[in-house]
Amino acid sequence: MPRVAGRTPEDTRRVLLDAAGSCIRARGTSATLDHIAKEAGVSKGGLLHHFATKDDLVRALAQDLFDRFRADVLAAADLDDVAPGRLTRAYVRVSAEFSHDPGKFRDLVPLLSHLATVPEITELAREDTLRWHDDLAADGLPPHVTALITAAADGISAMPAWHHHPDRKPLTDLEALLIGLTTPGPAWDHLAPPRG
Amino acid sequence: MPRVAGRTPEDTRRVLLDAAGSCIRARGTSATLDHIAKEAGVSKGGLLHHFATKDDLVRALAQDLFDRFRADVLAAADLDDVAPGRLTRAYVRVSAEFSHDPGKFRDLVPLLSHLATVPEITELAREDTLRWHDDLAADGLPPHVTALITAAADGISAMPAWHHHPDRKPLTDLEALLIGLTTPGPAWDHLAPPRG
DNA sequence: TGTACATCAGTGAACGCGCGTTCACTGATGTAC
DNA sequence: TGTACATCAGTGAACGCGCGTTCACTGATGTAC
Repeated sequence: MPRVAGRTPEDTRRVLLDAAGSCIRARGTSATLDHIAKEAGVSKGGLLHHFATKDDLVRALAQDLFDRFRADVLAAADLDDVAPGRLTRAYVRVSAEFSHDPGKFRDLVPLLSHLATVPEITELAREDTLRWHDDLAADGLPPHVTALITAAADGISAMPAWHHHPDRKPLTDLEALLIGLTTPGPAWDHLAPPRG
Repeated sequence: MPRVAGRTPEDTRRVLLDAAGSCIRARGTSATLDHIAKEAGVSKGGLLHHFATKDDLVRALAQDLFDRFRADVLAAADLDDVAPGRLTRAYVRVSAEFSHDPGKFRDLVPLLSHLATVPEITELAREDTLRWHDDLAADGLPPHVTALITAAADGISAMPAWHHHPDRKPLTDLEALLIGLTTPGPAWDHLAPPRG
């Protein structure tokens, strides 16, 4: 049955990417094209029509995750918020969301970078991180403050223990602390390195 | 040739684990038992004599990584240092080492947790993180300070961009800032959440 | 508005090889006497 | 100290199946006339 009614090729592609994400999240490395195709409700041949190779699929998924994270952060940036640290605050909020929503997709990246036989994805991740580095550096906060906040945000979204943890208070407290750190105050001076 | 001269079975096991680590680091998911055995200079059958199954090997490697990280931190804890925050300082230092030494082994954990078909490794990681949580909470620092520092340390060791980055100054600055944060001072008060 | 046609999204069977696992066997090491 | 034996670290060939990839084919969709 070619081209299922009411679904454009682009829709199918989207469905396939989503299926790939949830499949890899659930089964890890052992996720196969069969699994992904089945979850998407498409034949394996159909999958391979959109992504010529498994590496292709994984690479596209990685790019999609980066794009969606960036879009999430931009969407989380409050429009009324024009003070310095606007982007940093959004970055913190979205990072914290990830630990609320276990395995949303940030934790997929290291996996993906190895799932692909080609080293291309690691390169993709590197470029994305460097871009964040530049964007956040231009957010108007002192460098040492930006470094501290973003490192902590990355730690939050990377730490697996936050997931499934019954008590979310420490996490939301930390989030509030980081958000608070983005507004000028005496803390900034006290955080400066000894001779800096 | 059974039992190569001058090498005990334990030695062989150690060699196999090291080979598995470097192999998985280099080839990611596509690391096979053949590769690992060859790198260790042992036949595939020999490998499987020590680790009955690939999952067995991966699980043992994960446990080994956790153990060595913990040992590294304990070794980094200065003996003369008896002030509160002693363990936290060591944790920060070892975490920073990881980003100096690209792919030492911390970045292997998320990969491993998926390499194994069994979910057992994720559980292993969870337990290890919870144990760190307890240990660090008992280190004598205010909870919000501990949370901030350890999140940032985790972020440092997780962030792939630190690797291969030519300029290490921001990293060592952040490390110094975190170390400085472990000693009591006005920063602690300024970091406290608004109504906390 | 109908008809003819090219396109291309999607199917499903078949292939083939890579990789984990099994197994019969070897011979050095450690121990009992 | 030497001898006999059990143990077990390690070998290497063979198996078999899971999985990525290929390929010949189908039939809706969009377009030209």
